Amino acid sequence: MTFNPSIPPSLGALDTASVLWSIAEVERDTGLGKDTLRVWERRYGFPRPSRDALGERQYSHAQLLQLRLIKRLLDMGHRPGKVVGLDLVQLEQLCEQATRLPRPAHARLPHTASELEAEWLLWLQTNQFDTLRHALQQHIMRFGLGSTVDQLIAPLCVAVGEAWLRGDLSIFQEHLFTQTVQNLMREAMGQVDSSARGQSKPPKVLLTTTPTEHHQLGLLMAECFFTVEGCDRIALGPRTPVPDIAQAAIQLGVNIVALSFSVHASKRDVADSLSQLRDLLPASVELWVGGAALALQRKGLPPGVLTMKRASDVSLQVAGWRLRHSSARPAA
Amino acid sequence: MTFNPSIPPSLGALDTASVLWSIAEVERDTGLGKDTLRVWERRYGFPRPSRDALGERQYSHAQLLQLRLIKRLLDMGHRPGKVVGLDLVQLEQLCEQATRLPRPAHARLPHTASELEAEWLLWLQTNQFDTLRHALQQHIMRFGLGSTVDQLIAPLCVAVGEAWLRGDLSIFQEHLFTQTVQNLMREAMGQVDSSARGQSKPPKVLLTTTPTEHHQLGLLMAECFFTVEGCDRIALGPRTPVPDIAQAAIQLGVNIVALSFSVHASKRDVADSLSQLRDLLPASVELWVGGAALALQRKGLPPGVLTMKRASDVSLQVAGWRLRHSSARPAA
DNA sequence: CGCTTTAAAATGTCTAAGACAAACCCATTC
DNA sequence: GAATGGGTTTGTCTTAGACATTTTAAAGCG
Repeated sequence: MTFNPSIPPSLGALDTASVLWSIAEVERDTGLGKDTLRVWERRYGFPRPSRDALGERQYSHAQLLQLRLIKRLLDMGHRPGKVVGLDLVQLEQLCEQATRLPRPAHARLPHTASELEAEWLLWLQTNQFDTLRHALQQHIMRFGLGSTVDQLIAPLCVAVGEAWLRGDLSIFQEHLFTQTVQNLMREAMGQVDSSARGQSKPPKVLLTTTPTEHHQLGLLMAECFFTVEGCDRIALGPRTPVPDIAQAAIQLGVNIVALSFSVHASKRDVADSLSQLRDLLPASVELWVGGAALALQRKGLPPGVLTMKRASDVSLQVAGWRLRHSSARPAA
Repeated sequence: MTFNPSIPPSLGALDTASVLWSIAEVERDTGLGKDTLRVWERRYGFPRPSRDALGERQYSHAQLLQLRLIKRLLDMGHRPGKVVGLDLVQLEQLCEQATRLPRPAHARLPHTASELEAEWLLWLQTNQFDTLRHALQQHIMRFGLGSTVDQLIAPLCVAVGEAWLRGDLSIFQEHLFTQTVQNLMREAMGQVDSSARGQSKPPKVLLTTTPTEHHQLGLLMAECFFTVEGCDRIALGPRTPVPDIAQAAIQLGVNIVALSFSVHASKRDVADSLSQLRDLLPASVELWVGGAALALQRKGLPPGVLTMKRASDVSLQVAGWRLRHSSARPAA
């Protein structure tokens, strides 16, 4: 009788580790298309899943985790050929390396809070979401909604993404963080009095994302700034088909259509959606876009689209819009 | 010189009607998989899109609209073989017929409001969402949140779906309706005081959906009832992978996991997710599911899963849970 | 040295028909 | 009426190849 010392005695670990995943499930979990997974197997030899009795692919849990890692690296700008063939150890090195790199300025916590980042993350790791919520509320009370979104929430989102990449946060903790922050922002926006603020008529803004874009956190952050600037805002929620965005803009008579693209958006998709939408929209309606996907997008954007490098740009642009539209039509 | 009288002179109609759609775009818009679209073409002869220079499918706008209609009919229980081959006229007849059929009791507006349904829909058609919002708020003030969700919001959702099917509402109006209702429910829940209510300790509930299920309206309706019943609730938002749901439930120490499945969920998916989740969860954690998908699901549900036929069942079940858990452990 | 042009490699998505399990319908039986 | 069985329907997975598009690398030139 022999025993295998590589198998730990903890039975609890069997729970998820022994599960096998179909190609459809892997697609859902990672966001990598079925075709892509098959072609990677053919070209790079990874992932090479086992087959069931019918010859259908069965991905192991380890392969799934590795694919998640790869997807994340791809979103950070790496090329498939350089990372798909790599070992798990090498991948983790790459991740660590990426995490160590100094973040761009807009993703850094202000010095008043940056040393506290570890503490904030610890709250998430120990599931103290009420504490997080309360701390964020306090920050809003002290420094205002706009400042909180720009200097605290946005950098925190990046930090959470990195923590997840390192394995310091589980998926449900990321979900719960997102929900907490979303609810907080919605609540805060509800408390901003929208009645007559400022001198000139505020722009009417339509906010949404394209059908491929599920993430609405960036959209909500943008909405916060529009709210602070006293705009009339109409939030369609995520995933509106492009022609319907145009139809809504026309029927509702908005001045600005604001879209958000997260890192997961493919460049082609961004370009296609924007040019199609620009065609369908009247010239008088401005098209503003923002989000992490735009940082990677060097060129290829159609003309007549205003891009925001960071969420707080919204404030500046709204001020610009007001200027243009009060001088263009002085005292109607 | 001849002219074609079948082409209306309005140039504006060209905007969206002349656009051609790739198979990927049709998949996104309709929710019908690429494989399914191709196999329908092979088997039923519809849709038979034109091809571009490369031989790739180009779906016309008319075909897209027809596919949307078919998807809707499928969600209502029709079988593909019976509807995919049909003419557009026949499809519209089927829709009309379905709309005319008396709704099941739980989807009917109470007599106090049913004659007003046309008026409510008119608000949506004329984009008077503030009016809708205000009316709903009034109803909550008068009759309470639970009653409003059960007797007003839920039936309204059905009515909106039907109106969309008839072409009386556009997609963006459905989006905007959804957003309005969601915000309203979130706001109302925020105003319910969660502090010490009732005698026995309330259950701790985890709410989410599986990764295929995008719709969170049903989930929010359920959350409303849990809120009214004074439960501790943790909303993960939509689309949590099944193993992560289990992990969350264990780490957060919840008593109940509540899932919601909309009509769009495939029966296989529902059954798979539930049995997998039931396996991963400790026996002490109850698994409650609800949503339109369950109405169609006659059998095939794994044991140890509690299904709710309608949202208001939550109240009853919570009462039952409290009974079970106060008598089982009398005065801890 | 820097900038544009050009060739080569990399990459995702589409195509085709066939196969098969699971779900479903309907008729038969208890 | 409820359960069983057989035939049909239906979605998804399989294969390998083709090609547009993008990215990288090299070459040319001011």
